[in-house]
Amino acid sequence: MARPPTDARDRLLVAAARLFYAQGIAATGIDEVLREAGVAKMTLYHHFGSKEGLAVAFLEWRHNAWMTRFHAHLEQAAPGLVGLADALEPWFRDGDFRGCAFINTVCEGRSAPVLVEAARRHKEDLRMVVQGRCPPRAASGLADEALIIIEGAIIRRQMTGDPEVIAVVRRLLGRLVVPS
Amino acid sequence: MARPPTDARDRLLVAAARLFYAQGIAATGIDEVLREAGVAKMTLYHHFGSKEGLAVAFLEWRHNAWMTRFHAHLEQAAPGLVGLADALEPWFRDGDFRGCAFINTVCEGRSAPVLVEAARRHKEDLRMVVQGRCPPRAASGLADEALIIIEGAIIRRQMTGDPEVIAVVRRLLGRLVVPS
DNA sequence: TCATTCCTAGACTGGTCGGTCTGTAAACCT
DNA sequence: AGGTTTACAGACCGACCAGTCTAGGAATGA
Repeated sequence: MARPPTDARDRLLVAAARLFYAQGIAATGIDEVLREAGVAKMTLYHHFGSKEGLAVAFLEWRHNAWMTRFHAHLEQAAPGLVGLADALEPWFRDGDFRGCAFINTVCEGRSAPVLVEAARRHKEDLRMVVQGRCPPRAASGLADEALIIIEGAIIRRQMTGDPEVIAVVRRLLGRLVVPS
Repeated sequence: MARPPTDARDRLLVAAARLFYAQGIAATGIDEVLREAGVAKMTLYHHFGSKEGLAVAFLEWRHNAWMTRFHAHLEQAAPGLVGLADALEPWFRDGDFRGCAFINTVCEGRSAPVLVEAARRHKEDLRMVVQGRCPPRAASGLADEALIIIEGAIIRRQMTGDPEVIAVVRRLLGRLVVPS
């Protein structure tokens, strides 16, 4: 039989990335991932040890992919905190958008502690990015304000499906840097 | 045998309210609810028809309980949008706080459509409350801005556990009503 | 050519899931 | 007292879960 083009491990990760994001980690069975990846069960356990291991790998991959894309869009975005809205916008336009995988993992409840920690790390890294776009001598709380707005935008977009959320976020972020 | 003090249906709803909120609906098995309620399985199916029926009843109960409490705190809160932070604060202090049950239900993934609709209705009702605290001739987008801040606050509080989130929210909401 | 490595196919285990069924005991209402 | 309602306990069902095991096929490299 001809070998599939990509490595079995890669195919597993790609299938897990899609299914875990679309349906949640707990709600997705291993057999479904295996079927979509076209991979034998033993191969999964050889590479990742357990479903939890696969989930950890998924969150790591998702963190890197999301951050890379976010940084790429940030480079062409408006300067300052408003640029965050510009970088969020293409993500919000994704056809398969279902919010933030890390928020979803925490909201799922009963997620393994190692997954919750990965989610927290992701949000800390995001905080660093936001911090980096604050004016040099801005109050330390400025980044926290922007983060609240970003998380709120994600949730609103996910729950209402309203594409106009991004315009509201741009307004909010644009007003942050010029306080009274 | 002496009848338990409360009705079986009430005990079921109380147990479901605690467990579904603390662990998520999908992650909570029926047997666990039955054990905590001290109720036979057939009684659950007699009153609610299915786990989904119990979940719907839970979300309805939660909506009413949350709204009642929120309105009660709003009456003693500062006027205007800042008051929303005052009303959020006691909720954020709850020892068993695990975010918004409706957000969590949507984030869970694979939730029954009827549950997602209940979540959307809850957020629409919340929007009405926020709208009611906006200045009479405020732009229609003002409520959307406040909602983004509220949802973001809930998520930040849930994910970081930081109790200081409420102070940032109060700052953000306080600045909303006096735009440039 | 032969051994090693990676992978596949699929049966299998023990446990949990939502949901059904039987049978019985207690309380309530005439 | 007798019938009805309500809830009890617990066995049971098929489906699905994560994870294990066996056996063998296909490519690689000495």
